[in-house]
Amino acid sequence: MSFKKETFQRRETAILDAATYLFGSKGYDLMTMNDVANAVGIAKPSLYKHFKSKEDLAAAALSRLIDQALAFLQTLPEDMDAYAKLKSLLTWGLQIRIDGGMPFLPSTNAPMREMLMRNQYYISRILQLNALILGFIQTAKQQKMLNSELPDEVILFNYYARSCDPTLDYLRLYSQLSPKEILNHLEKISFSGVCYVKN
Amino acid sequence: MSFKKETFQRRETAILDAATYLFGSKGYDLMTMNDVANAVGIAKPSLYKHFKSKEDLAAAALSRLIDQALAFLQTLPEDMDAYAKLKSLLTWGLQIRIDGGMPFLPSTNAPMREMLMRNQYYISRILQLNALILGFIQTAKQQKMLNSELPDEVILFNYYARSCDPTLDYLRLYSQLSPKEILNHLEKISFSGVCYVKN
DNA sequence: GTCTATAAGGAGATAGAC
DNA sequence: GTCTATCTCCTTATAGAC
Repeated sequence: MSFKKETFQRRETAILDAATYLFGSKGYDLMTMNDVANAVGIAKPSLYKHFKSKEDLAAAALSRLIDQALAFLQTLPEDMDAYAKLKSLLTWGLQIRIDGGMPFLPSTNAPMREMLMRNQYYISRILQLNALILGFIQTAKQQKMLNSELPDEVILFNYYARSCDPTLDYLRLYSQLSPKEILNHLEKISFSGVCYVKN
Repeated sequence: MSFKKETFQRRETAILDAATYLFGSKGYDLMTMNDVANAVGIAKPSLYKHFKSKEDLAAAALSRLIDQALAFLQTLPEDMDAYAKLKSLLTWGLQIRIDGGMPFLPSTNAPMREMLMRNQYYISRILQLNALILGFIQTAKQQKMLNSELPDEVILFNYYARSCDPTLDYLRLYSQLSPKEILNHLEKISFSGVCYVKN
């Protein structure tokens, strides 16, 4: 009984892992349910015992990622300042992508976005994350670590966009830089830009 | 004779316009040849008299965009400094997207990228643009307008990524900011980041 | 060159045996 | 719950009349 349940859970995790990887590499449209089934090593109809549709599966994979981000924030020390927390979370997200994972918001195109906005669980998670990040942004502004002339929303959406920046993919493909170097450069320009800085 | 030829050309332009718009809004995978044909008001088989495949059509639309970027650079005054040229081109690209156009490199996913890399004309155009931008970057570094500690490639790919930054879409959808304000904020953070700047 | 009609293949989703 | 086999729909691409 309990063993069967656990097997079911482990399979669901495997499905989400596969979907996350395929989602990250091929994108939602090109990721087929056959791909997922083959990657896990099960038949396609079995997928539908876990997720009632492809949309559901994608939303579940993204929701899990956000849950992991929220869990990561929990592990940061209480006394860490807001700006450092923002930097840490970005590093965490970029590291996941370097390791072949999925970007935070692959929803560049409208249909994908609409699909996600129909999923209540996903919305509740993303709103929770938004609230936390907005809090950090406001605190960091007060501490003169972020530019107060920029609206909160601009910094928020820019922050999400940095975590799924295609610059990372291009550098990995077409430059000789090591993953570590890429990570360092991206962190740096995400906050400070590319302009010359006086010493 | 010449009239017929002109009609053909005008139709081809209309096809590229429609493809560009659909490509920008729905993305390559979800844009169907039916969509394009309906948008232009012609039958689907007629499309194939102009472009032998969907891949060809997409590559042609992107190539045209790059040609327009190259043409834009030609219009800039000779004595404009490199940094200002970089800023101008970015503004140009962002303005196109604000007007509902297509991002520069929608090729976040691997299959799309591979498709483009098989198209010789596209490659020749993008290489030409790359060379120009890299030249500007090197000059701007020498003039202490860009951070010399960053490799050229990092600045180059980051530059392309900024022109297709999803932050623009999110701000347009979920903020109250006007297009003009969005444009200004994006230009600013693209070069200078979000950090606090001393006066 | 443009259309109507259709081919060929692959997608998401499901019926029913085990 | 899992599989094999299948349904239905929609895609890209083309054949052939005009």
